[in-house]
Amino acid sequence: MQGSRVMGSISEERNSLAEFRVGVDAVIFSIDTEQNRLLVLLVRRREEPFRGCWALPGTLVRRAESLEAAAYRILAEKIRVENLYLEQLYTFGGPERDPREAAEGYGVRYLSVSYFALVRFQDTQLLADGVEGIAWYPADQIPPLAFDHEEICRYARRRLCAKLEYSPIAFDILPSTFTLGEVYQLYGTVLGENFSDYSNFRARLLKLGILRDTGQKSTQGAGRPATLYCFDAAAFEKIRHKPMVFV
Amino acid sequence: MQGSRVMGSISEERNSLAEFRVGVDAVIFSIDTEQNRLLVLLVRRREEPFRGCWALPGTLVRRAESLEAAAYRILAEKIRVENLYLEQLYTFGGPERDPREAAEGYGVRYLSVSYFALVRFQDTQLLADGVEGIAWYPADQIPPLAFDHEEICRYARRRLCAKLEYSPIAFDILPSTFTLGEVYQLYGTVLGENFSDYSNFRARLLKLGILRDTGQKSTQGAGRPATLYCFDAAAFEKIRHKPMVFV
DNA sequence: TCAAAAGTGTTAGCAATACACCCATGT
DNA sequence: ACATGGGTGTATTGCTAACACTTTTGA
Repeated sequence: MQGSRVMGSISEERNSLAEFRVGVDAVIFSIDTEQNRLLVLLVRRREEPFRGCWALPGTLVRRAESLEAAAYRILAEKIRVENLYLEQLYTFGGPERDPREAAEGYGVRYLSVSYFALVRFQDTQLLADGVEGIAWYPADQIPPLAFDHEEICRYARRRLCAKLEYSPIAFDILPSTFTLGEVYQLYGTVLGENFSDYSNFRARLLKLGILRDTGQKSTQGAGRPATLYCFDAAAFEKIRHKPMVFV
Repeated sequence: MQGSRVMGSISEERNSLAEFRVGVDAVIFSIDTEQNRLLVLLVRRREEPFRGCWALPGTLVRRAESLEAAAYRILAEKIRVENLYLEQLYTFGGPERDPREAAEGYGVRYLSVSYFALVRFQDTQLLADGVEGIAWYPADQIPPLAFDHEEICRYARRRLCAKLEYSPIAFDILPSTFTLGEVYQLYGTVLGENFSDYSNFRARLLKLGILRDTGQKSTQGAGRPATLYCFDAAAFEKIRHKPMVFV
């Protein structure tokens, strides 16, 4: 393949190639540590196909725009947030994943490069996108979605849980200083109540040596004031190649 | 965005969208347990840009062909192999990753959905693709590559090591029955000599309970005959959700 | 009988779990 | 003083790393 033919057959080959529209879809998780809920942002589609159906927020990629930039743009159009974590998830691109393909005689393929994002519900402000539907749904009560978006959601959920266990993404969305209780709540919300004893979680986390005691205390309501920690990026760099467990 | 405009501005918007050519590139690793080498399959480009330069084997996606099918096609065109493992790696799609974009006025974007594959060198036959260049390169002696293929290679290598540690992909490429020594060699070749003591590796692996003793023995040259095991898919299904370590 | 390869056992140290318990603060 | 949340300590259990050892074969 690939250029081993004479000129005539190249255009022949080109006709058999798929033409692509490339979209980026984002699974935006928000963690509500107060109500212990993991939420996903959904929008209601305003055009065919699947008009009126819930779907993941998405967009087509513009000229000179990177895939990641498109993903950030989706976020910026829907929500206002300080800290977030974003990473590419998977590229879904089978034929027949979009009914428009059949309508257009299979000449055009719709490819979705999906991203997953993580924010904190408390730090996030939903930008009312006109009067249309946009809402946070609990991650375990997702309604039927357009296209293969339910599959994408499930995939994102699995990745989120896995990432949280061996990678410090929690500190990307926490404020610059935080208490260990806040970290614990965040993990509990995503992984489920009984993922670990608080005392053991605490010990593991501190032993990693990537949190620095700021000396400050945080007091809210009754109870002993909690120590405020901050993420020590330099210390993390030194051990980033080693396996580590936050569970 | 997304259809909230009147008709006139839709075509205006369409002009600002990128048009995409979607290719699939494959990082095909082969494990040579006899010489303890991890190899990557490279091909020499026969067309501009980067003519004559080494690159990952790749292809453009055809009509009605899934991304994965395209990846399998790349493999089938280059090698003949019994057992293999294949998974999607990452989608590289920034503008300016392909010089053709600039030449064509940034109207067209070249997007690469990359896959990584794993095969065993001993089971693999290279299909001589005409007289042109195609070769196995040791994974730590990769020559300069076209496009961003070096980055893709590095990324694939990291993923391979990670996958090997917590996922049973080794058994996808081993023959249906194998000795524990063969498994150990395979891990040693990828992860480096001193990844683990043989005795401990053995104990961990057997304790997982996903290998079944076939009762048969394998004898080759001097030395005590080795027990032949097979992968117990049913047993694995029961524990696939739990974390497991093969290191 | 010796080398080669397979397979078993033993130990010290470390990490995970499941608790019980002490500390500081608001009401 | 007591409820509330933060923080510490500890005993048990299991796992890991390192290494010594036995078994079965071919030459």
